[in-house]
Amino acid sequence: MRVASKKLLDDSLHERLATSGFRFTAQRQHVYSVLLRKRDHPTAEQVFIRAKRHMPEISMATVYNCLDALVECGLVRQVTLDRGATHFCPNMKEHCHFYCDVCSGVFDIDLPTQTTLSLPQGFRAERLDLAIHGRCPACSSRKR
Amino acid sequence: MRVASKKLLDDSLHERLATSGFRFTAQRQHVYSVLLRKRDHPTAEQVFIRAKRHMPEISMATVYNCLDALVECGLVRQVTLDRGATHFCPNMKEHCHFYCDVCSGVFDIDLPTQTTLSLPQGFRAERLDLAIHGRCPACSSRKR
DNA sequence: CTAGGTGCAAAAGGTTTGCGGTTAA
DNA sequence: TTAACCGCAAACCTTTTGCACCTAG
Repeated sequence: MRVASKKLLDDSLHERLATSGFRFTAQRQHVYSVLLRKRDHPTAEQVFIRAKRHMPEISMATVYNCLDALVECGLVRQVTLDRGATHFCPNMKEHCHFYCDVCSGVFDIDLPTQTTLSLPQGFRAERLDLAIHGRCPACSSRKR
Repeated sequence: MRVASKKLLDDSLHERLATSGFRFTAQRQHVYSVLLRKRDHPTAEQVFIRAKRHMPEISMATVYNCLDALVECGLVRQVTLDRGATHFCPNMKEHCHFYCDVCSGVFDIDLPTQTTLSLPQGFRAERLDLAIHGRCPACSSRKR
């Protein structure tokens, strides 16, 4: 990544955080960059491990704090698929997640749905989470 | 509930369990009846508390075992909406869940979606989970 | 008869909290 | 300057596991 584009990203991150009343910190910048680098729906612990490579002193509590701030200001989606750990996804395009019941892999799926859902009176929807459970290509081809 | 209809329910539960290779036990019967009695998406702990009223010696491990068996044999849906505890829902009609970000309430919503989603090659979908996050009627009318 | 289920208690896994020191705005 | 944030460690909550006993099939 070139310096100029990195600076732009940081400026935009700074602004997003500020808009939601958060401070711009090195930890939040780094956690966000970790998410952008490898978009594989890591758990908080996986983010922690990756973040520590370039920021060895970062703590788990801070990772949660950063992830929560990023979710709050609309840069990251929180994805809860089963009883296990929460996953985090920096892809904010409208899409859904495929969860493989066999290998627990998570995949982004572009959804073709026209989501014109009509909610009963009084409900105010803020976002949709469509999760598809099943078997991913690799696990489909393996014997069951 | 009349005895005849209860017997029918038990027979059907017995058959469903057997089909998936599970035994019919008093605990599974009771846990299922607890879920059917009050369809409010209880967590495992809430099921545990309710189940203990008529079966004081039941354990948490057994509640999880029973819930898992019921999920496995297609009588109960597992609903993971946030970082908190998993919810359980005995409504197997196609529907989605509304999760109130304010009060954490869970509501069944009849979904009008025609879900003709086209998955990429190789993915085999087994079920869909559509969760809508937002504010429920009560929390919408309260001030933010 | 015996594989599978139960209750108990302890362990594991994931997330949150309290606190003293640090820093962005 | 100071409210927000950080790192650390302990606490907390949810779920799983190991084991001795029991029971449905």
